[in-house]
Amino acid sequence: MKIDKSLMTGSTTLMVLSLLSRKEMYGYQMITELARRSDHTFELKEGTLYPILHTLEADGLVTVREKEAETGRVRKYYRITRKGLKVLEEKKVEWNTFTEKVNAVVCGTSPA
Amino acid sequence: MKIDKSLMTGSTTLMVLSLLSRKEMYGYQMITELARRSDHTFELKEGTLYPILHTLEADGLVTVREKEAETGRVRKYYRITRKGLKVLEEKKVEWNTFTEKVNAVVCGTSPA
DNA sequence: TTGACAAACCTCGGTCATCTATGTATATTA
DNA sequence: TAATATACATAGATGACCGAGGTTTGTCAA
Repeated sequence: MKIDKSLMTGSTTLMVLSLLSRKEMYGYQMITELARRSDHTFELKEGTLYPILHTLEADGLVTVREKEAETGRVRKYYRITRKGLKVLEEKKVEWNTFTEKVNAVVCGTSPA
Repeated sequence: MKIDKSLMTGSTTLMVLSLLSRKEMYGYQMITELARRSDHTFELKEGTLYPILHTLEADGLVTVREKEAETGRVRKYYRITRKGLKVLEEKKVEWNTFTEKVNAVVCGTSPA
């Protein structure tokens, strides 16, 4: 199913950091991996991801290193930092709170 | 806790329609009701809500009628239409899919 | 009675996240 | 050798939400 893009807003960084918390990855790989893990619900555009990665790096949440692939191509591998892990944990809590509260409103668990 | 506003994007209309699916309400009331039901996680601004209500009306998802309150003030009560209920159901499905897929990525339920 | 405040509505301009479109370069495959 | 996939990048457009301002009406205390 197609998801309204506006829902994505704000959760992209959470997902990117989540991916990186498992292993270092390069940009293009994150896009395909994100699509795979979400059953192609999220098909992040390059124009979205690369600026995000640059921002994360500038904020010290990830580091980059260039590494030559078996193919001979040079890729930029991103690795999450300690600070990045901390931010990730915060964002996870924020995400859980957010969804919980939306569900409270939508499902009407609170009295009328 | 404070939630990053960007997360809100896209879920606001879902929540507004959800509120209206229970009973007709006026704008100001929706703001206080939304805050109450979400434990003040969502404090929707008037500058956000009123334009949304106008759009919903233009799209035929809600209807408006003016009604005098006990206080003597005239309020604009919004009522969800059949079309609005249909859209609401669609948005609920979309919301559930969205959160499910984000969790799949974040919690890593899918193989590495 | 007047001044402050809450209720109730509204709009304009800005911000920020994401997308579209485009560009570059290299490796693979037809 | 031409097309396609890989891999990175940026500039401008879009769109949701907010901030800041404004208006009117009712209530309540000084």
